[in-house]
Amino acid sequence: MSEDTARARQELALLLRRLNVELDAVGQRFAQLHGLNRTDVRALVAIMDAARRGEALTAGRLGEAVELRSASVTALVDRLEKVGHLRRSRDDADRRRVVLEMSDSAMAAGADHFGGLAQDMTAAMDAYTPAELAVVHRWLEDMTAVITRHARAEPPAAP
Amino acid sequence: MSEDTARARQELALLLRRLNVELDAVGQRFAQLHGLNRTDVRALVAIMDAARRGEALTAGRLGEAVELRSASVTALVDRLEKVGHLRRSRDDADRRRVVLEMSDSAMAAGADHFGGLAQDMTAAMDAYTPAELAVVHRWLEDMTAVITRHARAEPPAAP
DNA sequence: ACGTAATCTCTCGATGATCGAGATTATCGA
DNA sequence: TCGATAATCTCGATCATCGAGAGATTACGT
Repeated sequence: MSEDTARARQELALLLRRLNVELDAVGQRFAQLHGLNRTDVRALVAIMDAARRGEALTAGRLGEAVELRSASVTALVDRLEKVGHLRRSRDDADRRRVVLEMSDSAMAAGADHFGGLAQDMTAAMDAYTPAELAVVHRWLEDMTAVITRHARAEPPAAP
Repeated sequence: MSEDTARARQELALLLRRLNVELDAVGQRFAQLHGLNRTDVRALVAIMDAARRGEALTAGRLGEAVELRSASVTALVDRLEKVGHLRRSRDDADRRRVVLEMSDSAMAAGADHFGGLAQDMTAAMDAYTPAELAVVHRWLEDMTAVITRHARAEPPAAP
């Protein structure tokens, strides 16, 4: 691989990390605007993602998603419920479980903030052909796979 | 814009967020392995980035980078210095300042963890032509610009 | 030069997020 | 029914973060 090729690839990795930092900053800004902390936002995002997939998150699964112990999840849900972003309700099928549902107001606030971002991103993609976007799609999936492998376990890289 | 086009673009945005989550998980894993918390890792990354650009970070600038008040920065630097990841030293040019330097051991640990990731990502890019990578590069820069705008201030989107 | 304002970091006390251990409530299988 | 299992919550302790202000150093105006 030529020097230039290597440099170009490394630059892509750096760009991705920079993008990651800025995306975090967007979440941070949402938190400030609504008087939440970082964890609260991560939790709301996790619940919204689950809702998008059609599942309602339980307290336990939320704890897994944001890597918090059950005691902390209780406190977290207390906070979010107190400010009206969340509702607790017992699962009828398994009454040990507590399912979490976002309030309409929180959903609207999230849609406003992150939806606006998604809209701007979508608009910025006007400058790309479908073929180009397909390349980006493939690249993102490949990179996500690599990153996920590193996130789950120390890579079995050294044989 | 056709339905399919809109969906494809939205899917890219979702992919990007998923990637973001996984990238955070990599940092989380690094933190666990080294007995650090999320903020500590963000701080080390900020210092490493600054070092890459050839600047030495001061305590104040680090606070800006990770969005912490001065009192918290002092505590943060105390923690990292205590475990040997960091050195404080007064700036000779402006003796009010405290410049921060990563220890060799911390630098090595970071290079091992994140460098391994970068290497795997670079390797995964074998499957792309230079032209394709150029498209990805342009897309990442465009998206970063949009995201940065949202991170800095509520977008002046609605005219 | 000199005094004053500005800048940078640190100390202190208070608040709140998180955790570990254990209690509580609900479900399931023998 | 009863014990085992699972999900959630309570309690007390710990630690990260903050606001206010102090101490030290530099920059500026006269």
